[in-house]
Amino acid sequence: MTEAPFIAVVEDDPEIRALAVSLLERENFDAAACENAAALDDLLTRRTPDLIILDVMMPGEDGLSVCRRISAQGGPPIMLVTAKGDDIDRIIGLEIGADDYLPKPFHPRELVARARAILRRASSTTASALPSSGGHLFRFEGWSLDPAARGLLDPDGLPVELSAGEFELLSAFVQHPQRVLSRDFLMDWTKGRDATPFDRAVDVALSRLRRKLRDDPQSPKFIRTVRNGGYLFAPRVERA
Amino acid sequence: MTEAPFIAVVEDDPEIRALAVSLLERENFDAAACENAAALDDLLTRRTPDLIILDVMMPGEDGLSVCRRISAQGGPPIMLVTAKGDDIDRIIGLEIGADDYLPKPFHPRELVARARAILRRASSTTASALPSSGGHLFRFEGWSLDPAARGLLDPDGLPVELSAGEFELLSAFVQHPQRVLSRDFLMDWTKGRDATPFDRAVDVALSRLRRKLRDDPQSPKFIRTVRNGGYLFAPRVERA
DNA sequence: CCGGCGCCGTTACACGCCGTTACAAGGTTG
DNA sequence: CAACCTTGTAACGGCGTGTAACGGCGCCGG
Repeated sequence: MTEAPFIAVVEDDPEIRALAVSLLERENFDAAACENAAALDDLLTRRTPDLIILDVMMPGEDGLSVCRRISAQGGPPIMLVTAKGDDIDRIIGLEIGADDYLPKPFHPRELVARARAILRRASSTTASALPSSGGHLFRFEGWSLDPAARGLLDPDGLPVELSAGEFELLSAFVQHPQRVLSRDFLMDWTKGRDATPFDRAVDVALSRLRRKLRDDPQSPKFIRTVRNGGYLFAPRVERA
Repeated sequence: MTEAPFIAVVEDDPEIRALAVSLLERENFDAAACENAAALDDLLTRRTPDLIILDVMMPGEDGLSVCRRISAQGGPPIMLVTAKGDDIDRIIGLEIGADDYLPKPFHPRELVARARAILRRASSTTASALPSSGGHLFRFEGWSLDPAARGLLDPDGLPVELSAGEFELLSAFVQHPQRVLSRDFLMDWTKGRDATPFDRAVDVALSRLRRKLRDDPQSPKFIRTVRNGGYLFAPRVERA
């Protein structure tokens, strides 16, 4: 990455705003917080974000209105964040020029993944002809994981069926390779909740994932156990 | 396509008026906005619409009155738009010559679907009066879905019969590919209503759609199940 | 107005995911 | 070496999902 993409987060709830900013910064984005539409307008006079993440329900000018205004003049891509179940707003949102939307409450990883996807789409002028996906693939040791289509191919190119939990788990690893990921982190990533005491859910899910990756826990090629620490994804991961 | 049907939208609220016009134009109709009955009369001296979409509650002459006047002289078909749940208006509306009735707030898609239905009914030559797929055809894995003609072609170009519900469901997917769509979202999209507890309607509809797409639920190429989340359309979709 | 037909919502049941539990196999500590 | 920890995983069962079957309802042709 040449330079960190700049993302504006427009959200009135201070807690969610701070959460979103910290999530993005943790993933090495450059994030700026705006508490309302006016603050965004002010920011836009000084810098042009690569992406605007916009809450729909806000005091003052609401997100749909801001979205309409900005996309009408060909501004940066916009991701709308809407309260859960507000489907009509969602549909209209896309029709008035938003590039994506995210239902609230959102999973931390969803926010980051979708931001990445939009930025990639916006920056790539080349139409990639990758099989069955809009673009992004994670490759490791001949395997490839398609996060958009939620599919995994083994080194022979044969599809391997992953359950929802296994897919989320593997996603966490390929997006954070060569780092020790604690069980707490993995629990939060895959389920969005904290582990209860004596919770073995991660261990069992991991055991099942290892089997599908044909990884031997005695001498693992992919997922190494770090005693008292968590797990570590050993292969080098390419983003293609 | 012979020529885009011409639709007049009579509605005093500028936001709803703009929304309706933009929805119709997106579907290749030719739409004209009128902010009141007088503007409609003015328009009628110049062009005859194929359909008039008419708000009931308006300052000045109200929609019922306009409807009575126009249908009495055998004018174009009329769709009334009224405040929600106003059954009396509904009955009166249909008795004084309206062809259909749309409760407000309406689903964006519902407006378009009903407009299409009326035009189809009104014109003896069914398909030719509707805007053809000109700009809108969704292709995925060799299949193609024509939203205007409501038809699906398999990779060999053979037509596959879809029921209304199946078509709406597939529409939702091709317009939101590679995104997890919740059952709530799909219910709202296809029926415009909320799911009741233990509602399996979406699951069953989806199962039927999968069969027509010849998609194996055990290792789906098209529609993947995301447990506790919803469904995801995996293929890359092109708009042609 | 009647009867057939097709759509689709409901129901019922089968099946597979995954969280829990239990136990085994190391490792660690004293 | 004993006691205790951590981790791997088989087994079990609750529950979410797939889908066959049934039947109500609306549509359409007599």
